[in-house]
Amino acid sequence: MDTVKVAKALSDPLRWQILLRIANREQYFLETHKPGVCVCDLVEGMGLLQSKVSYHIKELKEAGLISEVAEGKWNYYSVNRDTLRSYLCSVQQAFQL
Amino acid sequence: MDTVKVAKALSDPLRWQILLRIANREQYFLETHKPGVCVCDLVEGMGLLQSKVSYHIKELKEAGLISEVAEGKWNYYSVNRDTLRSYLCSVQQAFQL
DNA sequence: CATTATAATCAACTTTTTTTGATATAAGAG
DNA sequence: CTCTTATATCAAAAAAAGTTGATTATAATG
Repeated sequence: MDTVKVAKALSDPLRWQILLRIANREQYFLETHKPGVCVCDLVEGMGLLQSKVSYHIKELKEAGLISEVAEGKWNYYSVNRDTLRSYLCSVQQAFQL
Repeated sequence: MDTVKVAKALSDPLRWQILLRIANREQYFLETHKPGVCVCDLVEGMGLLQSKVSYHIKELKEAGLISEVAEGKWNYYSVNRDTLRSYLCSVQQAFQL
């Protein structure tokens, strides 16, 4: 977990919204036996260009904030809460909070 | 406290280093009865251009991560730990951590 | 008052990030 | 096999962020 990299991933308003949406819909999708949220759900639900969503998903993935499960045509994403927790600890420790 | 703004302020490697240095030297300077860390200390101690330090200081200030006390020729900066704490809480709550 | 030191600001430039539309790939449906 | 759907990737353009050196403002010093 690279603290600055995670901060950068969280630092774009749209990416923050996408991550929030994955976190929130995740629960719903898990209940419906899907292993996460797919790109098409974000495209439809947020009214975004598909390439834009894919770009931000990639950034989130590279920061370790989401993980991917491929299933058929779909790629499903879910939030990596461990990375978020490590990030928070890292900030907390760096500044003795 | 704007969560995304704080994340952006933390997302530059140099700015992270500057903030860390303010946090660390702060204690030392408070002991010597100075109200924080000045730009010239960062310029000397980190070998950076003055305008560069001022630019990043401004970014940190605008995100609410540091506060400024002017005294004579000097501007002293110290870390705003409350902002950092609010930020951590905000992330924690947004993702139910 | 002239000089020096601190630090903000500015404009030009460079680099990085984000957006966009197009194309490519691969899976499933018919 | 062909068509559709999901999504990754690419290249070009646009926008944003960071760097640099110069200038400016203000305070202290001689």
